[in-house]
Amino acid sequence: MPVITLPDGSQKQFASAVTVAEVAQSIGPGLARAALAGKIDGRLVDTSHTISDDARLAIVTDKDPEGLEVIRHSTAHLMAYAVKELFPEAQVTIGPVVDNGFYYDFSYERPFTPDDLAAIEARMLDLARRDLPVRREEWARDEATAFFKSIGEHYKAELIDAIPPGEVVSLYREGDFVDLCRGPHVPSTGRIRVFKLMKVAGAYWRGDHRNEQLQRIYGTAWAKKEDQDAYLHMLEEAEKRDHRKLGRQLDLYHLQDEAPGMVFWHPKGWTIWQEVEQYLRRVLRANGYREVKTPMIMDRSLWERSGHWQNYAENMFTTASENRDYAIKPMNCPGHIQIYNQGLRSYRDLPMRLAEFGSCHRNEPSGALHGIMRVRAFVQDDAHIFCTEAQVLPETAAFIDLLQQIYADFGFSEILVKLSTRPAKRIGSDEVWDRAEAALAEALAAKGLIYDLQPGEGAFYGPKIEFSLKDCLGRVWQCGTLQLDFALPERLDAHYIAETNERQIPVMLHRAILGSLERFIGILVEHYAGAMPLWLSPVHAVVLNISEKQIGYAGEVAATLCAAGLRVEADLRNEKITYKIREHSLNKLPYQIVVGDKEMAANQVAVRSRGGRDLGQMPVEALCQRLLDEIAARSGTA
RNA sequence: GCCGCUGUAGCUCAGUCGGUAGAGCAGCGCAUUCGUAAUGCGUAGGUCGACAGUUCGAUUCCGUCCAGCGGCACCA
Repeated sequence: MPVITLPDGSQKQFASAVTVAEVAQSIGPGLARAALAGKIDGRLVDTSHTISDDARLAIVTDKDPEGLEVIRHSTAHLMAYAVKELFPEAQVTIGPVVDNGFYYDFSYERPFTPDDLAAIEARMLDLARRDLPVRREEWARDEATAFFKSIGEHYKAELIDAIPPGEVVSLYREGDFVDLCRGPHVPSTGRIRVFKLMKVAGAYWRGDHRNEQLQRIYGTAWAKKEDQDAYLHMLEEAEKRDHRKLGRQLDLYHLQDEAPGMVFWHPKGWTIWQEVEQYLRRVLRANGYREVKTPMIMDRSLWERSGHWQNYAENMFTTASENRDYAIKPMNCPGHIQIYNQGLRSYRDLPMRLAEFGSCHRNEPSGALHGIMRVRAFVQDDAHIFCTEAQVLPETAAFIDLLQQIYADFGFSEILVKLSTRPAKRIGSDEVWDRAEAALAEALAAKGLIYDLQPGEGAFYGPKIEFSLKDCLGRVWQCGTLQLDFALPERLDAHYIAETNERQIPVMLHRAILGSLERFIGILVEHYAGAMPLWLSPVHAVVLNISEKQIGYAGEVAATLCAAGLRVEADLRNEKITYKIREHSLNKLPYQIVVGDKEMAANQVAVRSRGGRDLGQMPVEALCQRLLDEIAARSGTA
């Protein structure tokens, strides 16, 4: 006689065990039709699940996030069914839900083609239309393994071995297709209506590059057609603000075959870079950092002592001269320690904060390169803080303040934070790790930051905090980082004399806020779709004459604004004003200043701001002040 | 690095079932002197990513390599 408690608190009593579907039916036929799954005490189950004891139950429909997940998961299975029908030789492996959709990995003798995708999608539509029931079956482990082996599904057999003993082995059957799956699934294939196969890609079995490469098919699936249309539209819009496309359109930078993963910065892109760098330089100086510069190339022996030569040989660029081997620096820390090591340091010198716009080279795998976001030559806004263990907490707290201020100045508010703690393979005593992790966690808590804990993901030399920003494509880019390092100072003989007159090894904090300037500028370009806030705009304003008569006046206006420190150009070409406005609008220029006979006569300028807003006429001085104020405020909207 | 796809004018792209290529925009010239998102006419521009192979002949077919794109793996 189960008593079912519904989310609104109401209770229903049943004479005997009931299924989720029956409960839904008892509430109303509409809900029964809409039910995709049930949630019992927080656990998702099929609508066919039988409830025999008292329970809290929520009927899951496509209006619930869990409902959408069930749809996506079931769509992945439907795709596997279609693939097995069309390509019986293909073996199925796994098919999970991901953001906006799902994928399924197959082992097949050849890659799937776009034509194959179309055929698979058509078959899926057909199977969905037949509204085949999806049924859960629970099997004995040995029988399930034997079954999958008998039908040639060796990956599935392997997956069953990985299921912990004691856990149920469940199979789902729809039509002629049977798949190993935890579930739950929609009650029948007819519930799957809105989906689209997106792309094929290679992926390694179990995510390990030493394993066989499988064929992964990605798809998207939604509860409503409008949702899918909106998603596809969002992808199109996102493509328009791709930094690679905008970099070319706005003449900011380029890459070419001869220098893979290394950026050619054009005058306009380099102006953005300089604004970012100079801004950061001022802020760092105001926060107790001192800027340094270290050699790009250093002898092999130093990299051997730091451990990089042994551990990162494949990813380091090297060079040789007169029987000596050198590495082009992949990071700045060893260099900073050399500066720290000049002279005997006292505890009174700590914390010592050394900052560098450090140019680094890493020979990243060719497949990893991505526009200016992932490159082989990059500049880090790097700094190392040498301090005592007791200073870790206040330094971390100060760093978080600084980072938040800087991200806010660039117009970012959504920051994702992760704290990675001790890995299995590590150096340093547990007591030291305890204190280090506690200091980082305490600093994060003190700043009221919500963070994901990543146990075991820290570096072997210390725990770390990672700060990430989300870009327009929903990709998360890690920018800021703060890493404790118990190892390198000792390896490279860094010391200080403590109050007790003892020689001690300092703790080193590696920290960066933007990460790499290349990547950060790429993120900025995408975030603002190329329409940078005024302070970051390569050109603040352009002065346009309407006809030849105002060439002289337009030149004077431009010169006045330039003299005030603004980046202003004059466009005196013999073109119609509409033509010039269109062109500069496409180039996302913040301000267009039109001068015709009227303005010349009144000694004024007509101002048009980005987005086509007419700000009317004003004296040049008024415009000048307006622009300077806007730059000082660093205002801008994404 | 791995799987797949792509590489033609400055840009976006079409095309050649093997007979060395075309459009729009941009560029250049001339005309036009114009009031807030494209003035007209004319003109020039290409080792068809690189290197080999097959062929009378390769941008096209085959192979190798390079680079880019989508994923995977990697990211000190």
